[in-house]
Amino acid sequence: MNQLQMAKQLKVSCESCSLSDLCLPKGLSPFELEKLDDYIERPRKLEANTQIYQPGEKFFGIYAVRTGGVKTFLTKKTGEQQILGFHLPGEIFGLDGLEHDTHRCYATTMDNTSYCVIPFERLDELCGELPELRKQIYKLFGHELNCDHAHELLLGQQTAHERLATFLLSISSRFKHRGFSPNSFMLPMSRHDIACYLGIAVETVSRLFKSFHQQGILQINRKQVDILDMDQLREMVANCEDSESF
Amino acid sequence: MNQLQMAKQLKVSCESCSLSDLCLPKGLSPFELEKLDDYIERPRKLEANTQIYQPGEKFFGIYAVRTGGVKTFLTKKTGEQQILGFHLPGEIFGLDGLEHDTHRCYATTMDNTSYCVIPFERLDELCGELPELRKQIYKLFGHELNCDHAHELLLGQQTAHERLATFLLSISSRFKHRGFSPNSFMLPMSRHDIACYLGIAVETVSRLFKSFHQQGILQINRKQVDILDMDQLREMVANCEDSESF
DNA sequence: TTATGCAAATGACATGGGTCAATTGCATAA
DNA sequence: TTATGCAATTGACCCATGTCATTTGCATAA
Repeated sequence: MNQLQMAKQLKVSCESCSLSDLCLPKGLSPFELEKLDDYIERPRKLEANTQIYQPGEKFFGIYAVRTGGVKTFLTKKTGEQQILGFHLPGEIFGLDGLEHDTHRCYATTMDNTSYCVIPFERLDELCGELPELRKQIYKLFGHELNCDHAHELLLGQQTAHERLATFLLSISSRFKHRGFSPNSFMLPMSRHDIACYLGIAVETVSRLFKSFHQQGILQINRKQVDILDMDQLREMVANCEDSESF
Repeated sequence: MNQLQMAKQLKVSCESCSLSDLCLPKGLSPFELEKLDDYIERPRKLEANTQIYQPGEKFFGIYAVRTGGVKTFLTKKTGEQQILGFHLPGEIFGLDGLEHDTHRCYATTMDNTSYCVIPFERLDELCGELPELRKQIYKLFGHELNCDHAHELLLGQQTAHERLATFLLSISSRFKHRGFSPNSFMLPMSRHDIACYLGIAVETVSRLFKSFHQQGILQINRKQVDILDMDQLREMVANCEDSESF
């Protein structure tokens, strides 16, 4: 096998990626997909708890998670984190770098993780030629924004148990969206990270899981969650946000 | 004066707008500006506490505030609001409509307000031809995202007095950015709205203003704020977010 | 000038969830 | 198999804020 063949072999292909209809390429024509494909490097692999980028680092492109999971977060000078989002396979992150061409938050793996990087300059050039790709990008931006808005509602107005219920419903529907069971799954993040995302203490997360279990809403064993009563979970979330944020 | 002349007279011009270097057109060439100008309708005027859009409404374009002020917010089924952002002259809003082509939150004036609407389809067409305009749009999106992230940090990790201090510094620097005094200004929103943005009770806002006054940090008389000790205010905000979010 | 109404301030009290300090339960290594 | 270490759980206590009720202070209209 010569080098050219090998390069072709190694090259990642969005078309062949099992996540393509979840990730950015969703809805692009084969022609557009091929053009985009040319610019995407082969996936990178990192082990758990490894930093991908941090504030001040040059913005290079949009990140797409293939396997594992990533958290993005800000920190106070005193060290406390606020997790902004969890990014599961098929989901993207990195847009915090758009405003100043440097990242504004941290991104860290939560597990052994592989991801693609879509160079933003290349993507932008393509956007000049492909109106459909532009639309796709706008939807992506809009989605990120709406997710953040839902998170603000959660952090500002919901009680601790509403927060945990909202969180579980979100994770559940994202697993479902990927074709997995919405009722039985492994949480990809620690109790600490859940607490930090929800703006409550780790101890409160523990107590709430126990309370949910006692109410017959779910089974929980470490990271394994089995939702027994999805409706009761939904009833706990009494806000008007259409659950379309995923 | 014939109709054509009148139409020209009435047409708003970004070039002549005193806010042009704060708003979307910032950094565009005269040629680009003129193309954009053609699509922007003359400003609309609304009185205080009037709804501009609500969830489910068709997304038409990006809104730019000229005078007055606008708040965007989500609500829980039980009625509680969470204010997502305050939008002052020169600032934009409306991107919550990008994901689904319909808005996802409410937008309401806080005062007598005039604003421009930039039709998104027209803007997108121009983006196909003008790489610089695309860059501008990305920065705009990135900015919105970073503002939301800072808000999430505030709601999730800051104490009540850190929240109010952060809020005052943000408003102050936005007034400064517009060429007004950063030390003496009128708050464009009610105590209720401040509380709702910060995720605390109205009473807490009152007590904090009193406490800040007693510490010699500021003078406050209804909506008139005079910051006496900006440094002390800054010291209260002990988080690592670069204050560049504005 | 006085009446009316709403925003803001103030005081008294209650509590959700934070903090601190052990304890328990895996998972990995020796 | 036992030791080690970290994540998760649990219990006891407490405090920053929320909630409720009342008062104060403007601004507008009669």
